[in-house]
Amino acid sequence: MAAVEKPVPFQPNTMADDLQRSLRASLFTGAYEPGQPISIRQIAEKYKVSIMPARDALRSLVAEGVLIFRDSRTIVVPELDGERLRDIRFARDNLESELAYRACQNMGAEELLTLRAIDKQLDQAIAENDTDAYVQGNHAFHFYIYRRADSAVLHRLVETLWLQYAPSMRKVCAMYGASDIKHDFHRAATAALEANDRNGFRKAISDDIHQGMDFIAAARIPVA
Amino acid sequence: MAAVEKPVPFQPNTMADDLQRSLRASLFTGAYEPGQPISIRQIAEKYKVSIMPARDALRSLVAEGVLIFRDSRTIVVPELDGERLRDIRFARDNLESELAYRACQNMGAEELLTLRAIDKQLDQAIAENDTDAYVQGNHAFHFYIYRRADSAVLHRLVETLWLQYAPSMRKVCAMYGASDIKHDFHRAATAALEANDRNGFRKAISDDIHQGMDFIAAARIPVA
DNA sequence: GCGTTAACGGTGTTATAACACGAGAGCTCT
DNA sequence: AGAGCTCTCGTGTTATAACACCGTTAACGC
Repeated sequence: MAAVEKPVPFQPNTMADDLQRSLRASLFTGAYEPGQPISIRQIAEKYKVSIMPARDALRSLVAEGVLIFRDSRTIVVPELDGERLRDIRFARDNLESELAYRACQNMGAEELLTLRAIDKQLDQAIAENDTDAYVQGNHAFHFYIYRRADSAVLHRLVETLWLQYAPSMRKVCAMYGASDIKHDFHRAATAALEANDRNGFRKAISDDIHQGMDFIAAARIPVA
Repeated sequence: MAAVEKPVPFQPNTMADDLQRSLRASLFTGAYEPGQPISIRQIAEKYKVSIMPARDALRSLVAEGVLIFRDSRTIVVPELDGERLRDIRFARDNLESELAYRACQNMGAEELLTLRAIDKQLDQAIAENDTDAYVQGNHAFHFYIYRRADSAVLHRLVETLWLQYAPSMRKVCAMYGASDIKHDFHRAATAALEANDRNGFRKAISDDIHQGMDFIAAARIPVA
């Protein structure tokens, strides 16, 4: 269609950026717990880099709001209170359902197959009560869609939001077991996609988000 | 009312953070132009700090998406293409109108007076065609409201969005002159506030956002 | 005149050491 | 035993120098 070459924004490839990408992946899958301190020198040692790249990576995540300073010299992964959870839920709903809606027109039969394949792995993860696989698959499902909305700004905002709640989500899943999770809304989404029902697709994604966030919110009470 | 002490999240007070706050203020008022390169050492010299704090401040802004790498060794303030502008417009509309709606219940007679005072300064800025004063006043008007929504997450997202479009906004205002700008929607907002019409208030803010964004979009064509 | 090449200057990055600060352990003195 | 002190260790920050990279410019040779 559009033969216009989209100028890919420059991606730095420094040690710090590699490390940051690695840390993001770890945070997505919940390798770090809410409240857990993360020290520059420990990260540096663990990833076999010098202090500077480690510091850069962590400071970037702090700037994004993914990590926070608890006091002047301790970086921690944030815990979510009710207020933050409510805000993230609202922002996710608004931004992600729009991404889903926009992505629709860029998704055909091939993409539908891929989504169903991811969903199949999710079924298996739930059946085997494999929290890691579930969290990872859920992430794959959503961002496979969002990536196709061609919306760099919204995509970035959404990624920041995910990184903020992912650790808590992972914790809750591990507590209650992945087997308690339904993901009927994924099926509703793929069904809507197949029927070319953009609004239905958007609605399904929105429902899925609400379910996920409420899952955390419900669990948060006994936790706190 | 609520006697609960809200634990203020820790605010670092390092040189780098001071500098970053200073840079944010400069970006808000459009002291830097879209496309303009910003070098670490130049900033360091200008603000009489060493390279490290300057680097930290700039890297934080890059992490936030407020500045970007044009290539492996040049940081620039980003230019907005149509796609990014559309995204920012959408996100602003959704997030800021919600902030406005929530802020309503925390705004009484005193806040109304303050808003009207800011608006009066805006009138004067427009009359005198003072771009600086206009941009600054507009920022003051909106964030005086948003601050009262008590929503750290959304507030942060919105600030990031403002920093991304502010340089372009400033440029367009300077091109066409602030006197071309109407801000009738501010009056509609204060009127709705006075009438205790939360939905009207939200609508007015939303209209104001659309007007502002469309102002940039319209000007962007001849610019590009 | 034109093309090639070498050197300079400027960029962000990385490494290392010194710094300031605070929490905690262990010791001393009462 | 308990209170108070000191010392140590670990934290993020800052400074400085060395590094790799690249665009520009100037000089050189054809």
